[in-house]
Amino acid sequence: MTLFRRFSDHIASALDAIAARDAIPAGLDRRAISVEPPRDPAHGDVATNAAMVLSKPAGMNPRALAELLAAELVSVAEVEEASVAGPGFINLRVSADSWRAELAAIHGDGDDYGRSKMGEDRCVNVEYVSANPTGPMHVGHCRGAVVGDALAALLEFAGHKVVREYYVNDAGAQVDVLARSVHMRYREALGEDIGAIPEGLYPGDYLKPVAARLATEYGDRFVGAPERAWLGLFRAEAVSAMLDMIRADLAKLGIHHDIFSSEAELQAAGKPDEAEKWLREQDLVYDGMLEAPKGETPEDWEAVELPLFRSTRFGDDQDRPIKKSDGSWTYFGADLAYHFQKAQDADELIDIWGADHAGTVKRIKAAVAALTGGEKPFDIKLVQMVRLLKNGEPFKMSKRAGNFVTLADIVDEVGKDAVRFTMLTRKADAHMDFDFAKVVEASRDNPVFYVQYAHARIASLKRKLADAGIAKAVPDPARLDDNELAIVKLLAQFPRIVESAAAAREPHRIAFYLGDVAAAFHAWWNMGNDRPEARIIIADDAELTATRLYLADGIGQVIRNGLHLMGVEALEEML
RNA sequence: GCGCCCGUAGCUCAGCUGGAUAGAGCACCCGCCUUCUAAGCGGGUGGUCGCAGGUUCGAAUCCUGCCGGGCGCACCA
Repeated sequence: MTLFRRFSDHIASALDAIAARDAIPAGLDRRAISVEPPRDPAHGDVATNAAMVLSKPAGMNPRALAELLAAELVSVAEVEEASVAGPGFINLRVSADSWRAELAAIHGDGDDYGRSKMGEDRCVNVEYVSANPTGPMHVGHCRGAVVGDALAALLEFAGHKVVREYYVNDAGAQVDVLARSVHMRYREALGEDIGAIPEGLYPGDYLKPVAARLATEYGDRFVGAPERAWLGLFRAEAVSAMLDMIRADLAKLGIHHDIFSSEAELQAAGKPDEAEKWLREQDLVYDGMLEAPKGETPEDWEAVELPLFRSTRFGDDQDRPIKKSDGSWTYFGADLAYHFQKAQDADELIDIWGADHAGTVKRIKAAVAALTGGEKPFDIKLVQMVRLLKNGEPFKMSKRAGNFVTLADIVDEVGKDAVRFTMLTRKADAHMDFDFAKVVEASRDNPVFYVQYAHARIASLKRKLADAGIAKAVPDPARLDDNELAIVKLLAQFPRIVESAAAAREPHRIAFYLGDVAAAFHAWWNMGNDRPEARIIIADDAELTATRLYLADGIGQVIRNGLHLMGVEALEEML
């Protein structure tokens, strides 16, 4: 068990002991209790607000309760000192042996250091990317893809079962447009001069290979044929080809989904009908007049009667149609059934959406709440826009004629690791600038480089030691000095960081933490510049060298574990 | 007009779901290379946490109202 988790237990036991002699009521809600390092290290190693949080329900003055708790805690073997400070904080000083034991735990747990049982094997479905299968992925999809993938890994590490899911919108009008676009390319492939691609169709060259394949396979039999003769076939072939392309793009980023769910199959299986029937029974769907949109009313607006979902009951501005006037499902109508289906198999749902879809959050949350009786936790994480820059100058993107920046372009340009790490250096709901020049810069202010450089230096140490032929010695953690123990204290935060990042669904916290770890390592390393005796490798003291290497290895392990969660490779040397 | 997100040092951003004296990097100033990688490190300058109220032991964090920026407001996806 890691140190901070153990201290949570110490505090719980102390509270039990106090409750057992009726000094405080039993059964108080302890969830608000925090166990964390104080901001100022001079205050100690571990601080808790337990007394302040419990003072009101316990009917006690916070400082008096803190004194009681401190008196209990001081008898814990690994607590050297317990003091009450400020309005009722309890500051604990932890024995050096405990920190040394934590370093041993890092080595012992290895790649599992920081892994948590917090999720209790609850199954979380994370839906991310879900880009429309009408073309290659572009930069706009990139951030959501990385955030979703890192969040999935983080939740898994925190003890959840995770399903990574991609919803394929292969049923709307846009995939018919795709099929028609492919049909033009198909005629082109058969030698016809098709001229410019008409407005409203997809112009990209990426449709040529599918079209060529169809031309080879079916010859000219669909050239003059009515649309109904080929639309279904072309649509299926095109979607399948687009998905292959998207999967290849995602693979470049190291992303692999467990499930690709088809909207068309969902509809064919009658899922939206089932949902509608049930919702009508609950009087949550009714036939009603759709109000005009709130902004500028379109000129061709006319009120029509449609089946509406009562999302206003759940805080939405207006009720939302689930079917169009031609009887087909709206995106929302199918999406509602889709979420219902996901909710059958998972304990919790998370969607990662682009911020441009923020306007539809309320209705789908309303739908899930209605369909699951509010029982199923459902979180939508909105990922803000990314602005592309090159050397600080906005990078103009034109949507015309395939002239947009694709995800593959970016990965080819700066590499998977730089893309992934950089996308996680900002919290998801903040806007982000992505500067092509900066994310590959080898300098202190590029966190990707900075963290990998720390890991590479540690690897280089080990190589150096092997080359120098310094005798292997057994490390003696008692020889770690205060400064080195301070690094261990930072490493010991990792399990806490994992849990809090997972609970908040904020994978960026891992990136910032790794930046702190790397900084601590670089500072330690550089001490050898000023004081030769502070170097990690001390040629005539094999034991001290082994001890410091033991610490360095522990640092490397935590960096590796963190990078792994981010899907970023830990480099052995910089190139 | 309405909804959502953001507003923290000159710039780019953290701030661990309400905790102690608000932190990093860059920029600027001063130091450290016959070295385990100086692609780095140490020190210094720099704040009305957009504004005004409210909630309580305690607010950058929660609530309300303004101000400023972004996104969205179809039977599209």
